[in-house]
Amino acid sequence: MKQKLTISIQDYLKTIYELTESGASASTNALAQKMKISAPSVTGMIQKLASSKPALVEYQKHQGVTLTKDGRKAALEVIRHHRLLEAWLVQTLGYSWDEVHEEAERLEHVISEDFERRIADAMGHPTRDPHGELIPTEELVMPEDTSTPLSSMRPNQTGVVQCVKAADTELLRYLDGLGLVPDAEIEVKDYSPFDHNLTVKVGRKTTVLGLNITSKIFIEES
Amino acid sequence: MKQKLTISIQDYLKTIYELTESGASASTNALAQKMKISAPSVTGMIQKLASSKPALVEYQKHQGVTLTKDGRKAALEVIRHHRLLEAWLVQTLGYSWDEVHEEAERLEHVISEDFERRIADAMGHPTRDPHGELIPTEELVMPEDTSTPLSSMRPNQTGVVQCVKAADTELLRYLDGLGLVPDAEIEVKDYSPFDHNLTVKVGRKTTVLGLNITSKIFIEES
DNA sequence: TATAAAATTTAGGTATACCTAAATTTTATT
DNA sequence: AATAAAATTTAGGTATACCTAAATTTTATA
Repeated sequence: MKQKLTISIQDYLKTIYELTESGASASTNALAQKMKISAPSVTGMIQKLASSKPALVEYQKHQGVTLTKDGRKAALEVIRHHRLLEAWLVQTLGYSWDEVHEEAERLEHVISEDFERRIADAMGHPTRDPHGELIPTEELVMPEDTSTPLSSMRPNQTGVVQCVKAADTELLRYLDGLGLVPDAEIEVKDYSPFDHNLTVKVGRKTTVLGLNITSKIFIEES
Repeated sequence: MKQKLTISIQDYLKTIYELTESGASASTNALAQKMKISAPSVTGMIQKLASSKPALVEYQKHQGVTLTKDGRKAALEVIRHHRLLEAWLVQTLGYSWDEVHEEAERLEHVISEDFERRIADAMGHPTRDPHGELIPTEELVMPEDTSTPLSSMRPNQTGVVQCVKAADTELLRYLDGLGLVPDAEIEVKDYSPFDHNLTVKVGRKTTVLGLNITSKIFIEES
């Protein structure tokens, strides 16, 4: 049957998009964990999404899911809403980057296309949200990302923070305190191969960062 | 059991509030009609709302419902959200008064108290929405309404439009064209007792309005 | 390569919020 | 006051989206 894009379905598609960005298919368990839902619930939903017409996901038993073209468009629509909303909450209502996620998470499912257009116009069609994440275009195309994770950089390499992929309030506040925000210039000073710690100079300050953090920060190398 | 205020429940409470403003209790049928839901569905829900702890409505079989103190607070919260959102969509995103209703109808259920506070602050705590409807205070008190329906006015009486109680896009556009918007000065010129038509002067223009319209326009008499 | 562990699916069940058809109660009319 | 009409409720059913327990399949390891 033709699928109505319920809030729940929108959340699945968005999460599948995020889990499959790397190229691999999204496993039932990974989805269950990320969405805080039981694995059987996920199986049920992906079966439904796979057999809807048009199908929103590609699914083979025990092999995980990927998005179909239709599913990807729907996912990008939700992601565009989310990121535009985050930008707009920061720009017009004084939210800080660690406060916007939850609010956008609820609003993304209920705003109209008209609303989307109006806030995009009002902001001059931004390309990135407050965390530096790329905003899918109006035509639902995700711009190409040329950044590399900080975790893969080594001493003497330099660059500019492009994006911080995190939703956790505490972490974002911590990074904000360090000046590790989009547009910050950084230089890798040292690398510890056993624990993967990086010593990074941000502005005048120098900090040691673990993999848990460096894997979430993306850099435009220079 | 303690009630989670689902979107559906919020809609019931809001509608019951509106239907009981006049003092009378809200009938099952009136609720069903206004909410575009079957009467049995309404019966089921009001039974649930009446037996929740704390009860949100007062209900006696076949006698209709009224809100309890708790129910009224919850209703006013939703109404405050709705009206603040309408004001804010008009003020910051250039919506016109006939476009805001639907959007606010969906957003009202998902914004946080923080969001509510931020938009109220940003607008300087408005007391009325774009239709002139009173906005419940932060403490969830509905300000007193001193206006009278245009339908009850008679020739030679004058006043200022305070509020237009309508959601219908077509009607609102029509009234906008006539200049029948909040703050417009009006004077009743003629009254036709059989069809209840009123001849009303708005600014320079004079129009004949039927009861269907005059009962929805509220005037501060002068 | 057998087998244990992990991942996934199936089976069966819950709560929410709707529905239609039928029964009941209230109200209005003769 | 009887009865017809209208309003309301009860009974029984649907779809969505979740759940736990058990069965199955895949994968990893000895």
